Amino acid sequence: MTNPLYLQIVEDIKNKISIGELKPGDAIASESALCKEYNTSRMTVRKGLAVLANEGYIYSIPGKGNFVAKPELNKYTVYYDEMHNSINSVDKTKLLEVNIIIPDENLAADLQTTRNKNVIVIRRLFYTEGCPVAYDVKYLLYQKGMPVVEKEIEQATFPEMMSKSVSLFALKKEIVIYARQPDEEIKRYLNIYDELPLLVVEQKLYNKDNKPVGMGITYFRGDSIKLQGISQ
Amino acid sequence: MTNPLYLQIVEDIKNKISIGELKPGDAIASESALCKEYNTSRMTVRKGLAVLANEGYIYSIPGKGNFVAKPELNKYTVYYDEMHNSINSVDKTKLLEVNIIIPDENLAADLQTTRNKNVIVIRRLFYTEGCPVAYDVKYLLYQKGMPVVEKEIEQATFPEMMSKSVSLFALKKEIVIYARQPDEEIKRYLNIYDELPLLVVEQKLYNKDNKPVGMGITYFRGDSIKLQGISQ
DNA sequence: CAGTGGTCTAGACCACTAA
DNA sequence: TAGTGGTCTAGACCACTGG
Repeated sequence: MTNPLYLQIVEDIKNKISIGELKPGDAIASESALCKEYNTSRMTVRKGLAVLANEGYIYSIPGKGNFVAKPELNKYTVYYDEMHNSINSVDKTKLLEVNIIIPDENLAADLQTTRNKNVIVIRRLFYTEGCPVAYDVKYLLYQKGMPVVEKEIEQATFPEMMSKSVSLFALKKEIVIYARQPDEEIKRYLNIYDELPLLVVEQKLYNKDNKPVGMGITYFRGDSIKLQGISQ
Repeated sequence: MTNPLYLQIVEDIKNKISIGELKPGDAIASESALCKEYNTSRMTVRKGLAVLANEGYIYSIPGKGNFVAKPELNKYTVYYDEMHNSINSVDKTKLLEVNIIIPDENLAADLQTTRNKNVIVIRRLFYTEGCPVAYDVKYLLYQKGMPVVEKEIEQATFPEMMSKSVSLFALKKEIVIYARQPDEEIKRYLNIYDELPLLVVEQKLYNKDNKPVGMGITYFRGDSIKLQGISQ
């Protein structure tokens, strides 16, 4: 089970970077030099370099050469799903409201729409083992094929709600995460009697033209959620 | 400025996926079929398919074909740096403690080390415009070349502290994010007099053999941090 | 100008899958 | 067995950077 040649090139160069023989900004041996070094064709060398570029180890400047990149020290991948996180999983939801409304000025501005377009509001409570763990509000720009049947809404995550009207491949998403003290209404919803903070996650969804198609806020009891991220 | 042929193939197939002509699980035309369709060579077709695979649109099964993937609806990219976030930036730090200690049992277990190995503790306060915004504690497994000069420590982010002893390319990182009520000590550090929650970020760093080399916790005033994430 | 990376060709052999 | 994707070759032409 010997590695293909292009992966040996990848490992060799990764190793040179790891031990510091190649440092960020340094030029890598040219493609023709690597062809000679590994006694192989240029396409094989380039396949290896493509892997390194995809993994963020190198970048190329046409006419100049390939160079070692600076590692992205601050980049993390987070999997966020309002129903599931590393310490908790929602097993029941309660639909508080489904309505079609005329957006107020702030909402219309956030959704980059006008006040004569309809917006669907969905408010839900999430439960784990009978206890409320999160309060969830979503606003969807009304489009044909939107879910209006309660059964479809109750268990759906935000992207799933959009699946009838927007291709999920084209969907762009943003989240904002912060901590906040609950107001009285949310304290009632989440059975908070003492001072328990909320973890708040705002979500915004955009179609492939970068037009907003929905936004949502989920207020988690602080003791019911931990978000995890990993590098690379 | 006409696109190279392989990118036209990429756009065509992306479009077929976006409009639903190709759905997750569907097979894509075989490479030889695409060669005929675009009147090109197989390597050009494969270059296009490689781009689509890298971007998560398709996957291949040797001997069977290329297939449309399911989009990763829950995946976000977050840039986290204890000194900078979307609503705040640290402009001053205060070093509370730098020490070499013998780890207690819990810490030794977290760092997968034994109690006879030394650990560096660094405790800092972060300030913005004169106000404390975060309290930061880090534990580093002691290694040669570790920073012990205060100047080096004060302004460094966690990965930067490791740069003398570990290749930053090989560094694996994990973060855990949650909300918590501050205890009395942290309230004093962060000038919290009323009920302001904390956003807590735990960081763990591993070397390329997945051995822990450091861990840290940063307690942010809830009004001084928002973390942002975007899809792909 | 020589050297670099970007694109592309028309073949080849292999391992794997399915009929 | 025929078809699939995975690897690889030995060329080619292009646009770009630098001396």
